[in-house]
Amino acid sequence: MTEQLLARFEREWLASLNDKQREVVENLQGPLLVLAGAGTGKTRVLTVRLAMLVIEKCAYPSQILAATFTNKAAREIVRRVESLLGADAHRMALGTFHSLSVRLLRRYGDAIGIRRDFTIIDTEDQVRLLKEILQDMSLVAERSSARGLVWCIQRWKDRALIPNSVPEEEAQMFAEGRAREVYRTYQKRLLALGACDFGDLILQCVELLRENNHILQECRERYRYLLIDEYQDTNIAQYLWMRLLAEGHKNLCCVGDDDQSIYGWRGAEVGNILRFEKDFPNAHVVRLERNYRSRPHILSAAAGLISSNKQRMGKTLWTEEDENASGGICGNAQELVSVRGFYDGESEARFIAEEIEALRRREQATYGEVAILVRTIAQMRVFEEAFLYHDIPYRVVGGARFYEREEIRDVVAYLRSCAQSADDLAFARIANKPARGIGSVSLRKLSYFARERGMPMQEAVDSAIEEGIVKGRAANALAELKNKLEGWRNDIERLPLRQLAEKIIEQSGYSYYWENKTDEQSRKENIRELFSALHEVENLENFLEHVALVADGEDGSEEGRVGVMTMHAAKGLEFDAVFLPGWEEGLFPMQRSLEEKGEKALEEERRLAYVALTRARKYVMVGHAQARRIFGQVRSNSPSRFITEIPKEVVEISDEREVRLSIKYDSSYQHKMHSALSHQQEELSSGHIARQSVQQVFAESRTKNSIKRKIGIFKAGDRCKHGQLGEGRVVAVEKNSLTVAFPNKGVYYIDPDYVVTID
DNA sequence: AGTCCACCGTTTTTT
DNA sequence: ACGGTGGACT
Repeated sequence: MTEQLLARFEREWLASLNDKQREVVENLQGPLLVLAGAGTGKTRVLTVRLAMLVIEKCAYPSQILAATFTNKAAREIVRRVESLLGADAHRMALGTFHSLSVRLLRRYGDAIGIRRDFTIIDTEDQVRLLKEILQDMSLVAERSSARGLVWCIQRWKDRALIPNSVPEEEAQMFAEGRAREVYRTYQKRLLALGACDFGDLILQCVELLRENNHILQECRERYRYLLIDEYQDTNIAQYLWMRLLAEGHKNLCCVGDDDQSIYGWRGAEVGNILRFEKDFPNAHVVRLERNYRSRPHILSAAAGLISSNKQRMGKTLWTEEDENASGGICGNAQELVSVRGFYDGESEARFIAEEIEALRRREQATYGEVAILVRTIAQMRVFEEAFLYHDIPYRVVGGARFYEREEIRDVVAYLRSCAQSADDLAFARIANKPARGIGSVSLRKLSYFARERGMPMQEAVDSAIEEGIVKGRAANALAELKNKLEGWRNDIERLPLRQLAEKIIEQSGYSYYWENKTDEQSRKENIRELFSALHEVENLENFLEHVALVADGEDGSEEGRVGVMTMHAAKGLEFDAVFLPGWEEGLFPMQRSLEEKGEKALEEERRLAYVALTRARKYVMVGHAQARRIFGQVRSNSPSRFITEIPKEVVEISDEREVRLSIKYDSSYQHKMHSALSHQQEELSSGHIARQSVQQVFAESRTKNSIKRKIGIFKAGDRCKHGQLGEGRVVAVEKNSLTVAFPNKGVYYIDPDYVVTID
């Protein structure tokens, strides 16, 4: 650490922090809880703190541990620490809870019977495994009950409950009262398979640290300063994980915002924030309340809304007048949140598309600074269609994942079968893919036999054949496959990863499998993409870990496009202009969550609304549609109660419909709106339909149908346009989909709804 | 072993 | 409305 750097540190980084922020950076010893409201510069403070620990020589970088929830957040922090400290950033233990846990388990896991080369299974594998178990126990083994149990076991693991500690009444509620038994069997099978699910990564770490004092001591010695990001999202298991490591030195800094807790449904415990001060009694608490992101009207809207929540620690965001107002979009002149009503989801999407263009024209807004935040993924489709029609470039954040595609999972399963012979799940997946005469019956026989012997299927092949469990063609095919797998396994050390993978795909006949199917260009393309990713990884183990833990493939290449994403996916992001469609009772707040958990869920939905509003710097529009197609049926909804919870002083109401334009925004807005809507509903049903709405409905069904019908007029060689991918050429036409080649972007398998012909 | 049809569910989603 | 899926059927 040079004098120069130190001086620069003082001058630039510290000077740029406000008093509260500096308090975070200067209280390096002991427990510290930072309540950081939206847009209060959390990440910056947090990275400066990490740098400070090194500069003040509290610890070597390698003695600092920082846990985040997403890879994206981890990457961002590494990037920013790197800009402060350089290469030292990479010596810190900085990653997601899960990746840090994998590290610990690989190193110490054998103390609790977890093999060093354990594989990480995803939900699909979990479901398969549970179906098998349910079947063995003669319970209803359909997909939905298996999925229900996956969910249930995950929630138990979130609460750090091992089979024996699941409360009896909960165990009674599932699997005909035998849920505990199912869970226990499931864990046994995972152990035998040498596998962990996501919940295990945390839970097993907790068990490991609880039961092995020397390991615990070693870890505490090793990680002297801990930092936890998005603390409000931690579940109980993660809390215990963190507390185990922090007890002793107590150098623990947690950063979170109770108002942004939106993951309760997957086990997050806001209560962990209150628990912190109880478990670490002398904890220093800092509140960051000065907002550097949003204009005052947006802050007021968000603050007013969230004040309806009863369960809060209470923070008030504030901003200096005009502080967050410089440059770019000025929104409407009055600086108000615009609330608009529409006939239906389609006209809402159309309006937003036009409004985006207007913002561009009027305010020189760029596409990349605009986002559409929706409650459910289903709402995104209508925007894709509207943007396609209006030629607006967009990107869907968090859509179908690369590693979840069939062909990718297959190739990965081949690699898993090689890397770890005990991985029956992977073996079962590839055993008859391509078809080599190993039918489901033979495979099941082998599976039972292997389990009786307590050995992995691969290893059981020989004796199963000797004992005549499997015979004939299936036996030969199994023996051959097993030999091939052994051969490839010997190559793991010898060949570069990519060559190994190519060899496997070639010799197994898998590449021929897709070759053989016509019009599966994109499959092969995806496999090629996977192979190129293999270049960047050191070894097979790391690669498999990457596949399991890092779901997203995309990075920065998608800039300059309107973002379309769920409100959940938007957390941590910010945009100049944010459109929030679909604020209707039933959809947002969502009916189902209210039914399940009542008031608690309503408050979580409200926090989601708060998160959504606070993503915006300068402009927010909230939309609600009178009618919306949900599950194929047109449903009529009233405006969301959240709309009425936004202080009326910062709202500008307008309605795109010819309905009661005289409605003024006041406390009875919702009531009036509702009666206006039901009045129109009557008109609709009695045949006196407003002219405009009829035209709209027909116009829309026409465009929809014409797009639908287009599958018939596409033919190979046609030029076409896609909303995200731009112009391309049709390679092949199938029943319901097109294969389209986009120059420099690859070959994609595409739903014709998202493509229009050009010329 | 592959194809067809009826049925089901369809919030949010990271790891 | 729609796609995925599981079971029955060919």
